[in-house]
Amino acid sequence: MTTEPRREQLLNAADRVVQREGPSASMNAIAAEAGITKPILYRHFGDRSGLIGALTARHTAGLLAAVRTALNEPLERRDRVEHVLDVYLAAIESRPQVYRLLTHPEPGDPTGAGNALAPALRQIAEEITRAIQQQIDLGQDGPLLSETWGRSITGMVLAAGDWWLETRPCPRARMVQALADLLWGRLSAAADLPPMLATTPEPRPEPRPEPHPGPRTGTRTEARPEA
Amino acid sequence: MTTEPRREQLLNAADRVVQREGPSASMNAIAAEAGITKPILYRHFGDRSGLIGALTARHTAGLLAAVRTALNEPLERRDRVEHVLDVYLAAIESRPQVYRLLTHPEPGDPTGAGNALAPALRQIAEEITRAIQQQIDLGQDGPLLSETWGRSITGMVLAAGDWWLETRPCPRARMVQALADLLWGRLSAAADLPPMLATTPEPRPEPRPEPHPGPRTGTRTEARPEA
DNA sequence: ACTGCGCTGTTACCTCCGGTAACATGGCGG
DNA sequence: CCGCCATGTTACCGGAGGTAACAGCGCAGT
Repeated sequence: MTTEPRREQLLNAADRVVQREGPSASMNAIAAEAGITKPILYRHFGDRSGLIGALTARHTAGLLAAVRTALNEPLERRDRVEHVLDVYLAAIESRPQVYRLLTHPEPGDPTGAGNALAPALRQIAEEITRAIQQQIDLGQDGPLLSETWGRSITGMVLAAGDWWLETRPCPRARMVQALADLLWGRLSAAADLPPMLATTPEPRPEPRPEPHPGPRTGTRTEARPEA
Repeated sequence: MTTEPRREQLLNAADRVVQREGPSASMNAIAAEAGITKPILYRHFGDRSGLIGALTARHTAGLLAAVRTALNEPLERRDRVEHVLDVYLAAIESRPQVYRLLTHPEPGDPTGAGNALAPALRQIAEEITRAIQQQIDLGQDGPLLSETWGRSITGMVLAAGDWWLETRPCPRARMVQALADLLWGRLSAAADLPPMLATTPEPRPEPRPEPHPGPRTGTRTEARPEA
């Protein structure tokens, strides 16, 4: 943990070239950016995954801390969730290349197991799991539900965030609302649409579906899973 | 289009070796499995992504059809959602290697844009989007919400499914329940837990930990690399 | 002083990958 | 017999990650 200055310089160079060329930058390119040659990189970081790991660890700390504090903000639950979503989206918006590195790592492992979530995302999932577990009463299924939901929410926000970055369909605040609405059960609360007739040109009067319904959740409390 | 038999044989060989070695199987390995050498593969499929594409297209069809019919099953909405979830989880459970190929493709593009969802998952997301759009009344925000939710739900089920396959924490039916509960707003409906004290058998009231009672913060931008 | 040591750096090489060029077959209709 | 086309081969290229083996530098220590 001693602040090795050379290492930091090399990581800075790697950071620059990753910012510029994306996460698939070659070791040669990184070495060239640092003004040196490959073997030095390998002396310091062992192999490529070591370098990438050290590189991601830096940024992961910031993102993780931001998410964690957002998860513990003393707000109404809905506002807290929105705040977490906003923090994450703001982060990936501010430096897309960096967060693409964090969220979409190289495959890496050979005949091993293919995981879905990158280490940084795994940590975020665990953070969400912990927050759910110590903030929300889910009965005896708490452990399973919180773990499942931690991963699920992470994957959901990951996919949504990537899509949002790719094709900016709306401002960030609206995206936050859309995601929070999904988590708030709006999918189950909304009315049915008459069968058949996909794109009905008939503009039926709608009493304002409440993008941000403050107090009560119109979700139904059914299906307590009791295996 | 025309049922070219050689092509099918080669794809069968590729399928075998992918089943056995995972999605990162080399072209040499596939050629060897087929009893031939590399250039023939390249004659038939152009490049590696062509082969992988043809290989995935086969399986994508089945998975996509299964999901689509599940989405249009004439059931109560909750049961329909559970059915879709169950169909997906059953699919990835039955042949994990194949569906890892579908869901976690190789990086592929260099300096281009890094997408989150593989083609097969993109199609599933679109299917979900379409189903939401023509089954549920979401008012004027319908298009944006359905598109967002399609991607979100896909990413959520992807992450949850991968985690479930990795560490089988529960039977499939329970997993379906956990995911459906999340989509049904149980996260918002559940009761609060007294602050502090995560996994303590005897919950004694205590003052808040308060790591950072931070005021509202927007985006953070710090830690820029320097030479 | 000379030695040993640790860190910096180099050149040159290895293996494996995706991908290609060039050449060698075999069947088959004119 | 001829072309023709699909099949197949060997041999190679460029670039990736990764590894020797060797060369300089600063700086203790007796």
